[in-house]
Amino acid sequence: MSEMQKLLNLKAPKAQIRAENERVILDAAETIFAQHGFRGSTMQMIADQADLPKANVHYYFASKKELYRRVVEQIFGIWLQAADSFEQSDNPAEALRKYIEQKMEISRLRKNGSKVWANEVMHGAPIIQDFLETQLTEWTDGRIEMIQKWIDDKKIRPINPRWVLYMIWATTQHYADFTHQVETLNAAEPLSKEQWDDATETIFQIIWAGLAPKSGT
Amino acid sequence: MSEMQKLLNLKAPKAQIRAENERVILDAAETIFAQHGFRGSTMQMIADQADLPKANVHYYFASKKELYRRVVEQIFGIWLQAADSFEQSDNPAEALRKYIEQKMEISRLRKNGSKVWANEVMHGAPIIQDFLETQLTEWTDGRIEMIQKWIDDKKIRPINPRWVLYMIWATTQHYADFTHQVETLNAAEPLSKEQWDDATETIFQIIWAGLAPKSGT
DNA sequence: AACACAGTTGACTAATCAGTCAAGATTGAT
DNA sequence: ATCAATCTTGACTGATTAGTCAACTGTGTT
Repeated sequence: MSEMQKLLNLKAPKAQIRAENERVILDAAETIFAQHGFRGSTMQMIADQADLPKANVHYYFASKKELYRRVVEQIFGIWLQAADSFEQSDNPAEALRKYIEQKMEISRLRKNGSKVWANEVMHGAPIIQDFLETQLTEWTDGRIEMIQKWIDDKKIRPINPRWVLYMIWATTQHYADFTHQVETLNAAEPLSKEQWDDATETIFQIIWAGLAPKSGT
Repeated sequence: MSEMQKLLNLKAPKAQIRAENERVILDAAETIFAQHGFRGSTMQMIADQADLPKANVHYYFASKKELYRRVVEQIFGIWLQAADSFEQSDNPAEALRKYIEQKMEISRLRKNGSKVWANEVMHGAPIIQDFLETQLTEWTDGRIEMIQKWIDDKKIRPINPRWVLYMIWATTQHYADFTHQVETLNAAEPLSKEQWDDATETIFQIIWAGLAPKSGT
């Protein structure tokens, strides 16, 4: 490595090649897996998408399963990141708004990831069952406790928090997983930024109106 | 055909064999396609599920694609059936309640069908794009008009009807498509009848509270 | 009994695809 | 210049699988 590169704090070119190629392949794989599912995707398709020979893909990822697992793990990381926005406020309306906005943002910008995740869960989560049982269960239980506290404090109406969480997940992910249906029903056009914002606001309005304590009491 | 059979109005045994085997194969195919997706399912798996030799499955359905198309068409029929329950009342609360109950019932009893549908749409609806463009579009536009009328009549709050419809679809289908996740978060147990009813009621309560005109006005 | 027709089935084939391999190219250090 | 390590790639292989086929069985009609 040259002194110049050391001074500029660049990674060693060798390591850079590996990092860059892994990134390119993971992106390509996410796109292909989202479009065709695990079995419907071929290493050749992923290689073409990444603009690399197939043997080169196998040089970086030993097997199709390993590559798939890496894609799914990356997505779960993003999912958990959104989860954090739930922490940031003690005010139910604010916490919910932030969480819904965050999840809609992921649906808008990471459609493919969301689809791969949905596919994986729909087929019984053969690869990421351990994540569901540990991290997802813990996170969910924690959030349910938190919402229950809001109920106890009379900040929101008494209602089973679990179904509310599922409602938020389902509604926001719908815009990623069912993009094709949503766009077909939008005259074959992608939703505009205004439509995304409007949908986000509507989701929040309905859920919050459904949770807010009745004005009279 | 015997006189007795004619009197009892039974189908000719030959035709009965065909009808029965097609039904058995379609049921088996729905289960297998739901679990593994189109590419992940093999004709051998479907044959085993139907307890028939693979060549026999090909005797009734010329190709895997044809069999898949028949499965998806059947599901869309059920989807449209649920849609009818929206017609039955002029009262928004009643109409919505019935529709939500109907869709939840489908999610509970026809999980596999719902999963196949979700898979198909998620992968760009290669087989049923024409249904989306014609029947689904018409139905959706009609329903949006109807909800808009409720808004004009001040029966519900002004809100974009499209996002409300998507919210209902997403939330109810979630319980079928993400059954595995829901059950993992329910101590690996299927939801009880009481839990289904409670979830259904919660969904209706939230959406209706979100739509009902503010009590003060 | 004899016939036509529907249904059944094991064995086969051609195509596809994940994964391997060995030969060669590139890179950076000394 | 030389060397070792990493990276690149076309060609290959074994396993899987949709779909075919020809021989066979069962059923109802005359």
